[in-house]
Amino acid sequence: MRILLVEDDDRIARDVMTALEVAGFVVERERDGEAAWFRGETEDYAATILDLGLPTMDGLSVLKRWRAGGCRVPVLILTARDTWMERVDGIDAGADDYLPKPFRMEELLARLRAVLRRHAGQGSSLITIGAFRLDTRQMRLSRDGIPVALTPQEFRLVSYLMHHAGRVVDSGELIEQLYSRDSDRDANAIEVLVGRVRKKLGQELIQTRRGFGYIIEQDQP
Amino acid sequence: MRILLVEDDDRIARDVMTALEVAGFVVERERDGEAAWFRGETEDYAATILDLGLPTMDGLSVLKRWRAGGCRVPVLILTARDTWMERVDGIDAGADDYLPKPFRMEELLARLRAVLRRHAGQGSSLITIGAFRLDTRQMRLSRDGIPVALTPQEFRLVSYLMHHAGRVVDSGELIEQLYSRDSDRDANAIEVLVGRVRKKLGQELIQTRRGFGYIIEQDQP
DNA sequence: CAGCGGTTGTCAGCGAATTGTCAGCAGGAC
DNA sequence: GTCCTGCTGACAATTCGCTGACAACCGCTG
Repeated sequence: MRILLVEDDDRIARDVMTALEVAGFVVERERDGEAAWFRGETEDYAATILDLGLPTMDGLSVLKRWRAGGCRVPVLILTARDTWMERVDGIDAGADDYLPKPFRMEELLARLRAVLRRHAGQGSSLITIGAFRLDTRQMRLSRDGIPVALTPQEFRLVSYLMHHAGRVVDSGELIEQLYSRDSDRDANAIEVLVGRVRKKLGQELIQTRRGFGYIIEQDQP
Repeated sequence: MRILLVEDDDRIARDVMTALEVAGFVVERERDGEAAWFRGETEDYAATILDLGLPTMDGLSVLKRWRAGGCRVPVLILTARDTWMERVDGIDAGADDYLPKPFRMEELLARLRAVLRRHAGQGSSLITIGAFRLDTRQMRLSRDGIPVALTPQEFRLVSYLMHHAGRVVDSGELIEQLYSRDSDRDANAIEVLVGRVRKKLGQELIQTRRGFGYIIEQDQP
């Protein structure tokens, strides 16, 4: 789960990042509004934690701009100014939750999880491609109705490729999705992962586009 | 089962909380409408018991706002003013049931259970999975018709997993549901609990999805 | 109040599963 | 042929979940 944290205060940012990482999230951080907007627009995060008071562009403007541009990422707003008006503004602008500073780290985590859960509850949990069916509710992949045992990382790989079936995904993108941005995983880690998955699911499902990346084709033989 | 109680009268609140806790629910309480709205919006409760006369925001407004925001949590309304109009207003605003004060605690419990049942889509207070049958009214789990002795916490765990059968539930969610928000339980507490339940019910019922969480599958072998 | 049985969270340690790294290899591309 | 990309088996470090022991706590009983 990759989370975007937008917070200009270094100290708060550090604390939050630590807590999130301990909780198993992959966190990336931006300091100012403009950069945050760009990141959110161009990258794919499971959720965003957004401070309102930011340099270069106000948090609410960032949020409104994302929504205007069709970006549906769940947003958890942080703010020092805890007023009723702001709360309403935030929700109106399309925030999913709102947390006044100061806050306890556990509360942030709880709310973040709640936001993620609610958001996950909306998407369809079944994707079928060929003989394979991915059920993200059950966290299970089955082939001809028979469950296949995948490790968490393998499951994430297949899940991502199936969610983007019909499109070539390069290893850089996979590394971004499966690992934190600043972790220096080798592209070989992906190759190994793909190899392991193929050993379990057969050579056909994940195809290599030499020089470009991997693809799961929409319509299987 | 986590319940949100919104009630400004300390005495009533205390009585209700005691009764609910004895009945095996985890209860969290808010005193005023604004806080209640926010809690309901951001957290995940099995049901809400909502008093109408509240400080800062009227109960009906809280409810309407929840519904407007897409929050579907079952709501049981409490009110001192038992008028036909109010009843209609409550149901119109999206309440699931309506209980005039003063009420007997057993009636509150019965209605709460009814609301939970209806929301779960079950016609009765029984959930059957494989050889196991959960009776939330009797707070009893039986296997092949023979009651199994579970401790309160074990029962809550099984109950939650059975109510969400077919979905992987991670330990964070379980901790949220089994303990009140302000306790900081380790994930290991859940592992231990699962271990104890398995010792009583066998290894098959609760399955581990390594790296993701636990699941009770809808259709047992 | 002391003692008791039952409940429940914490802790430490174990064993297995997971996963990244590395080195060597295979086979296209040119 | 040579180079480059991707595949694979082996290996080791790490993580993860499970378990037994323990202690705190609670309600009950004498």
